[in-house]
Parts: sequence; C-alpha cells; structure tokens
Amino acid sequence: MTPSARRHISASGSGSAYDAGPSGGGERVRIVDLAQELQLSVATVSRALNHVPTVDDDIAQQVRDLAERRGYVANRLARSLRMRTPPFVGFLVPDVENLAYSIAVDACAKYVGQLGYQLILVISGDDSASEYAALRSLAEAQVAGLIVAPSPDMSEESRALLAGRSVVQFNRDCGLSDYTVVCDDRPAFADATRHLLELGHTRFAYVGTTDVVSNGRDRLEGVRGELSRAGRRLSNASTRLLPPTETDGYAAAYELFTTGSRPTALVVGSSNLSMGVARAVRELGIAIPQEMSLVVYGDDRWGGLYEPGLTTITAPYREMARTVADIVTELLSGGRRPRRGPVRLPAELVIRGSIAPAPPRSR
Amino acid sequence: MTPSARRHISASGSGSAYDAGPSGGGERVRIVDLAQELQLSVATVSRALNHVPTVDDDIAQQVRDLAERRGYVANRLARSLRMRTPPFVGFLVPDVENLAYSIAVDACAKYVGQLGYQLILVISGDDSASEYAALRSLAEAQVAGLIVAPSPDMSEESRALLAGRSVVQFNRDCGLSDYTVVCDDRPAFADATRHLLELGHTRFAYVGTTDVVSNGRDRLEGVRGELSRAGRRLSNASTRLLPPTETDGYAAAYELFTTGSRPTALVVGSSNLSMGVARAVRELGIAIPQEMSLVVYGDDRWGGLYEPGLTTITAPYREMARTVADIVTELLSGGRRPRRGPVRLPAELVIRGSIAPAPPRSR
DNA sequence: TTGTATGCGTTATCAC
DNA sequence: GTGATAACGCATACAA
Repeated sequence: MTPSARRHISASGSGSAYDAGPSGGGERVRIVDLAQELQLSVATVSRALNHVPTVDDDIAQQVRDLAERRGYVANRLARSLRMRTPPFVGFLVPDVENLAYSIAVDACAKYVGQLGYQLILVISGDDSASEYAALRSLAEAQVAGLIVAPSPDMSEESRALLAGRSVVQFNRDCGLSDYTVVCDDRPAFADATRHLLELGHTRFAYVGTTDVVSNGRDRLEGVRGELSRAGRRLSNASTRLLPPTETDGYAAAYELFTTGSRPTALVVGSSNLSMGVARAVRELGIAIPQEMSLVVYGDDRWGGLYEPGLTTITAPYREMARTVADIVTELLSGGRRPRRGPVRLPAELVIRGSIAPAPPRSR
Repeated sequence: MTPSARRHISASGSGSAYDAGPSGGGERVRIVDLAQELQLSVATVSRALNHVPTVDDDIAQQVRDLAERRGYVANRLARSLRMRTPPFVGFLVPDVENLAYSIAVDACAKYVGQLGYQLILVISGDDSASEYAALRSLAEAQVAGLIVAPSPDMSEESRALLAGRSVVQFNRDCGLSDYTVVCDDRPAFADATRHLLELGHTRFAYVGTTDVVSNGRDRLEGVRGELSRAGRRLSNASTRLLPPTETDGYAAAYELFTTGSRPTALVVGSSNLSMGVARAVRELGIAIPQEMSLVVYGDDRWGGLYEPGLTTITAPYREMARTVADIVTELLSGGRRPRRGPVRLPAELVIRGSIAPAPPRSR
C-alpha cells in the first residue's frame, strides 16, 4: 500500500456543503498526492509549484493545473519547518478595543500580509502573567518578528523571551528594543494646560493613568510642568491616577466633583477615563464650559458632534500605525535596517468649546 | 560531529541585549540539545517535557530544569506537523477598526489562547481579491477553525476554500456555515422609525450601506417596513445607500441637506456614515432636534456626553463577541457540537434628546 | 530535466 | 523506564 493510498477513503456521497472538500474529499491534498496522480516525483511537483525554472514547461503546467483542480493548498507549517523561515509576525497588545491598537493591528496585518507573513494577535490584558503566556506562545510559533505594546509591569521572564528576536515597541517604551514608536503626549498636555492658565483657571485637576508607564508619566508631567512654570502646582487631592477603565474614571470624577471645592479645569489623560468622566459630568449636570472647562483624551471622531464641542488631545493613530508597519516591513524584508532609536510622534490638541474662561467666583 | 555540534557557534561576548539569547546564544535550543547535554535520548526528553508519566521523576525534573535554564521554547510548527493538530484559529474581518470586530477579535484571541490556540488575524478590506488571498493564507496555516466576517461579494474560490473546514460566520450571514452570529437590527430600526412617526414626522430620510449585505438590508427594511405600516414610504431621493465611510456619509448628508426639501427625520444605518452625517449637520448649523431629528448607528459610548444626547442604535457588541467566542471554543474543544443555526442578537435603541416632535411648518 | 535521499523539530511506535 | 527510529509535509543537494 502506497503512503497515500489510505488517504482516499472519503466517500463520494458527501454530506453538507460545509464539511466536504472541493472534490468531495475531507482530507487535504498533499504534494505526494499530486505526484502520484501524475506519476511524478514529489521533487518535481514541488519545483513546479514553486516555479523553479528547471522544470519542463508542459509538466509544470500540468502540475499546476492539477493542483488547482484538486484544491491543493500548501502546508506552510511544513514548508516553514524545512525552510527555517517562519511565516508569522506577532503582535502583543493589552487589548485591541483601544483605537490606537486596533488601527495599528489593522495596518500591520495588511502590511505583513503583503510580504507573505501572517499576523498572530495576542492579548495581554495588561496582566503580566497573561503577557508572559502570550509571548511564550508567540515564541513557540517561531515568529519572525514581533510588535509589542508592553504592559506596565512586564516580567523578567517575558523580557528574556524577547531577547534575540526582532522586536518593535509600540505605544510604550520599556527599553526592549531599539525600534520604538510612541506618541509624544507631553507638548499637547502642556499646551492644553497653558490655554487653561491663560483663561484664568486656578483650580486644576488631573485624572490619568498610573504613572509607571511612560505615557502616563508624560501626560501628567505635561500638565505639572506647565503649571509649575506658572508658579502653580497640582495638589495630590486633585490628581487621580487610576487603571484606565470607564468605571474608574466615573468614580474618580464623581468623587472629585462632590467633595471639597470643585475644580474649574479638568484634564483627563486616558480615553477610557474620559468616557467615565464625561458620564459623571453629565449625571451631575455640570455645565461645560460655564462651570468647568474640560479637556479629554482619545478618539477625536465624536468630539466635534455637538456644540460646544469637546476639546480633545488625540494621538496620531494612523501615523503611528503606518510608522510601526513600515519598521516591521523593513525589518522583515531584511534590507537595510531601519533607523534606530524611538520615533516620537506628537499628539495633537484640538480645541473646541469645552474650555472657556474660569468662572468669576473661583477661588 | 554530532548533529547539534554546529549549533554551538555563538560567541560568549554577545552584542546588545536585544540580539542575544538568554544564555548569550542566538540560536534556538532544541530537544536534541537538551538530550545531548543530559546524555539522554530525544524521546525521553520529549516525554519529560510533555509530562508523560512513564518517565522517571528525577530525570523528568532534571530535564525540565535544564529546559528552563537554557530557555528552551518548543517549536509548535514541528509539533503541529507531527501531531496533525494545528495550533491556529483564523479570523477574517473587513477591518478591525470597526468596534464590532475589534471587540470580537479581542474576545476570540483571549478565548482560543486559553485553549492553547493562537489567533491569526487577516484583513479583507471588503475586497474580494484580498479576501481570497487572506483565506488562502489561513488555509495554508492549517487553521483548526475560522471565524469569518465575509465581504459582500465573496468569490466562489473563497467559498471553496472554506469548504470542509469549521467556520463560524460573524456579523454577516452569507450561507457559509451552520454557525452564525449576527445582530438583528431590524426591530431597533423599526422602533426608531415608529418613535419618529409618533412624533409627527413626515419627511424621512435614510442614509445606509448598500443593501446586498444582510445587515444593510435589514436596517433599511426596518425603516421601510414601519413606514409602510403607517401608509408612508421612503422616496428614492431620500434613500442613500453608500459604502460605509465617513466621507461618503458626509457627502451624502450634505447633498441631502442642501438640495430639495430638507428631511425632518434622518436615520443613519452605519457607524462610519453616522460620523460623516454628524459632521455635515454641525457644519451646516442644523439644530438638533429642533430642525431635525437624528438617529445614528454605532458605538454608544460617546452618545450620552452632551445635551441633548444622541439617539443611537447600537449592536450588542460584547454579547456578540462572547457568543462567537463560545461557539468557536465548543467547536475546537471537540465536545458536543454547538447548537446549529444562526444566533440573532437584537440591536438596542437608546433614546436621547436628538429626536423631538416634527417642526410645525414641515409639509 | 528528473528522481533519490535527507533533514527541518517533534511525537509516537516499537523494541529493549 | 528508556532508546532507536519512523513519520508529519515540504524543499533541496546531489546523483542520474
């Protein structure tokens, strides 16, 4: 019995359209099957399929025709094992709902696809144990390169897993690689603060994420720095650093608005937090911008919908995505290495009606 | 020379931290390397690594310790080739920026990860050629199952590629599989229309996507059906079916608002279109809801921010994601097959201030 | 131009 | 309890 004989066991009277192959056979067709049917060696078939020029034109055409008819699909796992060239690129993100990540993942999946790679997406949930598991599974898949948006507290084991591989850091710089694409938030937050100062505000508050991640730190420092240049400072009571969730933002804002003297200017340093803050604002019936000026962070697409419009600090999502995709592309295509060092793309401040002069009686 | 001897060529004085392995070696360590170092056979090492009980406890521990020390990472491609059990699940989406898809992708990546699979993400861009290429690459990766949000005009070749595989349709039903998770938009669109009718509106307009996809059709039919029950109909002039992009929405709305008699009630049937429409509304200074009532579709997170709030029809994204992840999970774990037939989750109508009685002088 | 034989890293089937 | 050895599907060095 030939090695492939046992393959041809499937019945002709196949079941539903979903569980039968193109020719009615459930089993995948391999090179050896084609070779047998054409009375050729696997080597010749392989060469024909790969357009190796030494193979006879007629034979080659025959092979490719048969391959098409029989619905032959190459096994990339086997090919990759033999060629020692992995077909995958990994992308690790905390979550893919975040617009920054979804746009970047989208761009990278398209780009690497054009290069013949495929993108394996893994989610860390910003949890260091899940992150390690995710990275390990990427390593097991022999990824040719990986894009990593590290969690704030990446473990040593995780870092070790990354050693010796082509990695590009995205959105967060944790010193894992020479290749990094981040958003430079600081100037935009400083600008926003300066605007608020010029509008006469004195009671500032900031709601942002924990400052161990570089982004969180930068945003907070943007506000703090500009305040201190004006001889002011952010009190601890009016600085809230939280996990980036809607509910945390809501809770923090609610408390901020209902205890002590209410701030007249509030800057929010995260997209999810912004949504929670907005909910608290609306629920408490706080008039924007008459009673309070508000600067939020994140997706700008809805900010312009209603009057007075929402002043928004927004990351250059598309540009970040394009940049990281370009770097990965260059890294993979093996040509000249991309320029080393972090690429810092400035965030943009979009001013709309949600900021206004401080109310007269403030302080 | 032993097979592995040529491996140990890397120098001790390694370069930067990013291009050296944990032990300073750039080469990956394989089972045979561990076996040689411990003077064992590859079989024993493999068994120890896989916790096969027949192996001596001491030996097993030794092996696992060494594996850890040397940073051994299994090659899943080789394992999968041998075991004939693919480690991947594929997910095909038109784009991953769309909230419905990003949430579903997120959920599925997490779920399949827990089952030891990894998710390969491919993007079709709603283009049938890219879609075919994407599906083919998934087939080449030998995916154990795949989740597909088909493009409106999926080609025959693409369908053939899907035959014989476990597939779950997501968000769009194109008759590719018994397993389908979609949003039932029709009732919500009908509800919205009924509200608008009760508010005395007579000049309706609808801006939606081309109706060849079931979703687009359902949404339009929800509006049309309710109008006809009230003895009214949507004129062709006030029905715009377009590709789902912000710019298309803007252009269509702009034209709708500036030519002929302006509608007093507008329903939008797509998230991207909604953003374009909103931009046109604001740019033309149309007062909502005084001059026009507006119902949009999509992400509801920002709709409640400002007064009067945005009446929104929103898909149950989380529930859809959870459902599709559950089905895939059941399909993969090979237990009892999930219940066949499409799962239709109803869209939700969130009523806010953007709808109001029709202005007095209308018709 | 084509066929034979070998190996990619792993697991499984046999002996021992 | 352990060790040779053969496969998994594919690509290539070498022989013919």
